[in-house]
Amino acid sequence: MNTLAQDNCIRVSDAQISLEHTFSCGQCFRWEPGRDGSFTGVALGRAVRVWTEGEDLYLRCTEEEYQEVWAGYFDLDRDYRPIAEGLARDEFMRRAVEHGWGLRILRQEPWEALCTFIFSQCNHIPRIRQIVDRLCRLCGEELKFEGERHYAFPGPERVAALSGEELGSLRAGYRAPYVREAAQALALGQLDLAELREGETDVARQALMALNGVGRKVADCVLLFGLNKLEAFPVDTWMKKAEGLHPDCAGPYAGIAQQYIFYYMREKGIDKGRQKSL
DNA sequence: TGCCAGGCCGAAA
DNA sequence: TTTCGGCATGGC
Repeated sequence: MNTLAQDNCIRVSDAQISLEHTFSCGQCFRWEPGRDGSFTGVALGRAVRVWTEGEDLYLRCTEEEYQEVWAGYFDLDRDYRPIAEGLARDEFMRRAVEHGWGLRILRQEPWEALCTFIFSQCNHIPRIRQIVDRLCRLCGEELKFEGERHYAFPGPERVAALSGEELGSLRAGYRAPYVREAAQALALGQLDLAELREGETDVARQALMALNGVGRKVADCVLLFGLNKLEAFPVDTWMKKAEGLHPDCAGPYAGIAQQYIFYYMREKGIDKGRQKSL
């Protein structure tokens, strides 16, 4: 894999990524597909457009932005081939990995991961996207990108300062107070997500679960998608019984395995009670 | 029109 | 320790 700056964009050769699978597998909520096959999204306070041609990934950004933001966000320094090959050693995982080929775990901003996965509880992905979009439009910083208007994900201080009426306008239901409490904990320095990222996974999990409205599932989603803990395994309620069936539900890449499983089973519309027969 | 969703919480058994 | 109802909302 190497990079080349050309024509106002960055080309990453042999990037081993499927943008479709990466963005639609349920790990993130802020990427929009364009008619030309590209995707436009906002992360880490920046907007960008990305697309693939063959094995190459293209990003509409400067080389400086690529190095500072996007190489890390897309986890492009990590070689996914041996990981995927290792996971695919049993038949079920082989099918899941084949289905989700090119899926990469994004290194999202920790607070955004926490906030969006609190919204995710008992919710549909399209509706999660709408709630997150309303939040960003309500209080996120406006970003100009190629003549388009985008909005950054608002920091915890801004969310903590929202009025009850503003929170209600998100139409997030009973999850809104959970998000506000989490935002307040961060804004007041009672919880430091950057610190958790550097520490032990179990310690971070316990700290996250101490928040009201954050259980094991949401905590592990934050660990996996926001704190780069690839061994975290966000077990779905219906997936609990399958936990013992797949050896990849443990180990250093359990989170990646889990995301392949989640994406595979959701896309295939596989019934929740039938996972044992897969 | 109902069903149900990347759940969590607190009470009851 | 496990089970269960309630919680808001709206896409399908």
